[in-house]
Amino acid sequence: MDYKKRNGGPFMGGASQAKRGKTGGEWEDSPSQFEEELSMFDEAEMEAEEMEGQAGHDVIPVGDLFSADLNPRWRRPNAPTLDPSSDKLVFQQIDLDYYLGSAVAGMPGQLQGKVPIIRMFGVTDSGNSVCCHVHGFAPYFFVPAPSGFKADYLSEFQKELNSAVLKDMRSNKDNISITVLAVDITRKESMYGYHGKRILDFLRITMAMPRLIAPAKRLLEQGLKFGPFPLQSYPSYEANIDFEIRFMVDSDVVGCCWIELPKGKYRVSLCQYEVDVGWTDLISHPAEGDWQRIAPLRVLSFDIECAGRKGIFPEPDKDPVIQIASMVQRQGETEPFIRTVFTLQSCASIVGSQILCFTQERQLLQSWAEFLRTVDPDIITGYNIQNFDFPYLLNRAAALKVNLFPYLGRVRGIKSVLKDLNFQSKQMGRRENKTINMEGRVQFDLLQVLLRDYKLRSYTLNAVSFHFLQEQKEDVQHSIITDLQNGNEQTRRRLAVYCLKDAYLPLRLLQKLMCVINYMEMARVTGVPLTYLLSRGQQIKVVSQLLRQAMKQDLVMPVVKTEGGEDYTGATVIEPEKGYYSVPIATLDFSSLYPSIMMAHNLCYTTLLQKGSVEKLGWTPTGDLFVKSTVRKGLLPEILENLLSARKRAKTELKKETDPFKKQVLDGRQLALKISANSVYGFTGAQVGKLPCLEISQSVTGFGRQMIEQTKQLVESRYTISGGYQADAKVIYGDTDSVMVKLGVATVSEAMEIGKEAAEWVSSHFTPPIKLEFEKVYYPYLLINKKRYAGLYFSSSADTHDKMDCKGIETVRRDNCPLVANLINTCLQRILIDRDPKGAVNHAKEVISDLLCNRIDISQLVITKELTRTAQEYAGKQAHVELAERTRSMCWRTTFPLTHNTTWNSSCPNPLRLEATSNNSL
DNA sequence: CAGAGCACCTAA
DNA sequence: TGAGTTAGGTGCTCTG
Repeated sequence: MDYKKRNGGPFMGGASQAKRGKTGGEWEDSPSQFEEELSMFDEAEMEAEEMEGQAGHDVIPVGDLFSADLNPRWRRPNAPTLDPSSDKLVFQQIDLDYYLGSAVAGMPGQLQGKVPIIRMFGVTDSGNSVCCHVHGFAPYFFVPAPSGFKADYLSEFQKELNSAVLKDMRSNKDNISITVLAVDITRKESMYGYHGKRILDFLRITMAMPRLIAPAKRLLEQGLKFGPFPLQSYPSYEANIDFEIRFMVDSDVVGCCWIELPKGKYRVSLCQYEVDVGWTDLISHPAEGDWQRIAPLRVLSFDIECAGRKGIFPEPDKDPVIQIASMVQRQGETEPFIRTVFTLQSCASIVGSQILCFTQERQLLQSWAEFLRTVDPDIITGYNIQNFDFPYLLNRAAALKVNLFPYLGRVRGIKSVLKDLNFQSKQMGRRENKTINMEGRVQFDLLQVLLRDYKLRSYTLNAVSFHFLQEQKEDVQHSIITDLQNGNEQTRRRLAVYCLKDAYLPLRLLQKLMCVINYMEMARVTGVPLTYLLSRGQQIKVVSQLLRQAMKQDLVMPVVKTEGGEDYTGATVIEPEKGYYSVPIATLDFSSLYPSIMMAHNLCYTTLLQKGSVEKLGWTPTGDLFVKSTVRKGLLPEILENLLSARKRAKTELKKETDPFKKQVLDGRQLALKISANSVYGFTGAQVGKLPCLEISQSVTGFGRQMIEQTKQLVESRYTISGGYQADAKVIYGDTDSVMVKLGVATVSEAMEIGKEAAEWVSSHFTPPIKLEFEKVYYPYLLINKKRYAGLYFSSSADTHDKMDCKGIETVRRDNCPLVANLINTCLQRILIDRDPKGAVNHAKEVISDLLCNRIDISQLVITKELTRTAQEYAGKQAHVELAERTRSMCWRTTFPLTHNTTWNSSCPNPLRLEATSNNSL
């Protein structure tokens, strides 16, 4: 009856949901906090600068919108004239692609037909945009030369392959006459397997354009006959490398690095630095020292509103776009310098932002596109722009035949087209995405970033803003948007404030989470373009590093056909001694376990001895053989050493650095380095991947299993009563790279002391850089099961705990309703902090009785898919009963160990569970 | 009603 | 045509 009582709020958020009044959908209009914030921008700017002729908060009649006088901030700063014969051009490259074009006279490379041209987009220190066309770089791959091959046969080979490729083409739209540009002999060695540094002759086959690589590779695999050689199949090497990556690796360019074009080596062709350069002339600066800086990139965030029909999700062929809000900020600054709303119909002014009103939707769309091209952002952000705003705008513009709309990139004449893309991985499952090409601009959809990098309970902009910024959206229900639009200029103003905030929040989040900095650092560390980090998986990052390392030793990467096979054995989880521990439990961890194993044992493609090899130079637990680093040091260990030592450097620099901005960059870097090191192992084990090598991955886990076992033995053998210690140490649990040890001491500080000593002593039994570290003490500690435990975490001080640490329990899982998570969290606090298990039980009983007596709002229960589905199947009261029952059983189950915490073990039956599940009469 | 199989999510 | 790994707890459904 009275279950409407709302005693909740957002999970973990407590009652602070609606601090800002404005609860209902009332239309009363006191200025919101956000409006005050907006007006502050205005005041600050009025003080800082003369009125530039921009009427900050006026409603501007559409007319001379794009004149420099009216909107001086929209355009980029004027670009100083450049004299290629005496000036160099330096810019930070932020995006990179290629296109097929005609050769430019004076530039290296093929002269006739279409040639591939790399295009780098970037920004100079003074904020001028650069489009740099790099000429003369052609795609290539390798095949081993057949035995007895001599230079005399090169032209014969080239001719045969060329005609085979031509014959293979179904149509020849581009009228290609030469497909194979060149064939050369080079001395190379396959990186797969150690074969006594057997450097062989390889044919380096250069093709006219990237898309000819795949057919050439296929034809060579199928078999080619040339000269005196019999028909035979040629395995290919590096024929599956993206052209952009190929270029970057070969010219030592990494994502987001600074590029210098020396004087006399480039030519200017168009406005704001559109230049041509030969590929060997550009200088790429490693991201060190001064070259770590970031150019003043323009970041545009936007949001659109549509007038949908009642209860129907807006459809672009029917429902109009009524508002578009945009905010533009320079990377590194704290406030947006452009704040604009384009509205359909009139709209009352908003202090601190510019309102542009249109009577025709077509004109609104057209003008916004023009606005975007004028502002010329390097990065475009927003919330779900990739799958909603951009597709909607493009489809709407198509429906209204606004033909000049879909040109949103930085290259004149290239139409932005919507495409469906299916992205699938074990990690993320199947994900349907849309893509829009926008040459030279990086689309940084904040929703996509959050889905990739953060595990959250809810990904709505409101929930995310609350979680990270303790701030929320302006309060406007979706259902009233159309009514607001059909009202008057005041109601449309309210909508505009809402829309502006939705454009502003992504910008704030981007800043708070340091997305741009962190992603740039990742691009620099791994060497891939920024856009790859959002559109591609983990593998390409390792490939990029592997190729760079391999090139130094003339090693080439084979193309392997990918087929899934048997899984291999992973890590050991030590059988837990379940229970409640009211004594300190020391935790020892191997730091970077898998990377350090690969380094210590020189595990790599290049050091693997193929089965049947006679030499036995060092065994792995799985019976695979790898040569010692004294024979040949592996590429993967080299990559890992570079990553981890760079991380150490970044961390020491971080400690010294005082400038907060540089600190952020360094922190982003050390994080990127850590993640990169950890993904190398996964790459070798990815059976459907670019270069899987299960010998490496299973040896890594094999060593890991041996090590955790040995660690347990060592600790338990040394810390004994007979060895002079207070008690016999016991490893009560361990997972993959850690052991939890009950040392039998009474205080945290004793546990810390012995823990540190034990870690050091155990480390001495392993090959460097393998290292066991003392990490923390849990006191008290509740061990529920494998991968499920909780405890008070001591590491910085022996007197006070840093936090309550929960692993695998309902409190950290997203497939439980908040009620359960909150309940368990409170119970754990009672047990661990108050040391009052009875209090925990009482609390649980209270909550459950509230639940059974319908005293709890049903909406709190509906969170998991299963529960949602059930709620849909049952109606009204019945749904409540069903949900209550399910939640109740979860509560009983998870609270049970808490009630019997000191004596309970897994062999005991669970009387409460029996009671809970058998008692179905509510 | 046990248990296999599956979905989901987490630990490392 | 692109996708990091295995171990493992828990709840639900289906089946003999």
